[in-house]
Amino acid sequence: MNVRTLCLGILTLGDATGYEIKKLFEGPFSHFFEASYGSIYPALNRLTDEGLVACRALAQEKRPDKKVYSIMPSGRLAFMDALMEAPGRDRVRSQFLAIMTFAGLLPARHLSGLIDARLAYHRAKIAELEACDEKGDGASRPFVCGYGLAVHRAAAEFLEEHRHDVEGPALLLEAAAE
Amino acid sequence: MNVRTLCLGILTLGDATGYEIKKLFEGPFSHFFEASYGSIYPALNRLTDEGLVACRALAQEKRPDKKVYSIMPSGRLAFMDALMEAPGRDRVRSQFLAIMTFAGLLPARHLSGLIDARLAYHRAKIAELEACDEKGDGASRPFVCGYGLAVHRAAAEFLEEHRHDVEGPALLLEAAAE
DNA sequence: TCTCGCATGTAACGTGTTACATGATTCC
DNA sequence: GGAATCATGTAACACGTTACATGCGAGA
Repeated sequence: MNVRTLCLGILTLGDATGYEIKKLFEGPFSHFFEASYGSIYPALNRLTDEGLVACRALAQEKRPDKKVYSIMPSGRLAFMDALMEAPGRDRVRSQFLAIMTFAGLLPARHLSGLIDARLAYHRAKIAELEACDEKGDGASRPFVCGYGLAVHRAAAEFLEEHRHDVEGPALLLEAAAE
Repeated sequence: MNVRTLCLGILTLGDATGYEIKKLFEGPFSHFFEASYGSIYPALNRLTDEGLVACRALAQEKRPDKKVYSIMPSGRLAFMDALMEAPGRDRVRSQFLAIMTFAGLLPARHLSGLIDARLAYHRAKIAELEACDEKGDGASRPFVCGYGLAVHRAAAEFLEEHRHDVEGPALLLEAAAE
């Protein structure tokens, strides 16, 4: 499932422009997928070339034409094929955990700053997901948001309960060095 | 934090070969970072070229020379610089959640299979992380593993409690179609 | 006999990000 | 006056994966 396929999927939910699709990637999809304009627009063009989606241009005053994309029957079929494939494994890359692996090399103060920032991040995600959970239409939106919510809540809770496990030793080490 | 930088970090924990580094990426690091030989070996070569690590070849009988890498003082400095930079945001891409977003398009049977597989995946991760939690040396290893554990446990629990929310409607829909 | 573990590496390829380019309108 | 929103796109670049290439020893 790459950006191209997911754009196709998004169009099964209704017509959209590239700009609107980007908003989805920034909002309700952001906790499990990201994409920039630099991948979305080329993806949409390619899907159009392949005849999987149709594009109609709406002229606008003083603005570039708005291009509204709609999925074609062949696009629906192609998307179903992609959906039925076994999902590849998740791709996760966490800078935060990579850095925390080397917590022993960091000043206590810096460590605390990192954890504070991380907690703020999780809390922001939780707020975001709580909002998207409510305005869910079908059953799948609340499910996907609920999953993210569960994960971020668990992470935040863990940090609150265990931050001392790394902050403590760092402080002791610095006190001993004085 | 890319593969190159993380390899440098791993070498702060002790000398290692490319092969051994790969094992780490498959084991204790796998829940927050992945890397293949195709990125590790070139990274190690580049670090050597840049003078950040040293490489000594151990001749072996009937095998290619084993190349043991050690970090140099300049490498430690470079790694510290990287550690002190603000962490970039996590990069997550979950095929599973992408597919679940379109659960409404899938046969109930297939949906259940996906969730079963996902639960198995989380449980395997939990077992793995419980093991790495125990054999932790400093304070940071148990912390990083504990974080992963918390997240996977929450995810598994969520799936157990809420799988019916998507499976139920799918079954109803199919019953109605008959 | 066949697979797994050890051990290193390259080349082609895919995929996506970043920065740039453009430009009006509306809100603060 | 400046930032944010709407709106589209490209080109250079970075990064990493996959598949391929090689080859022995040990255990099932």
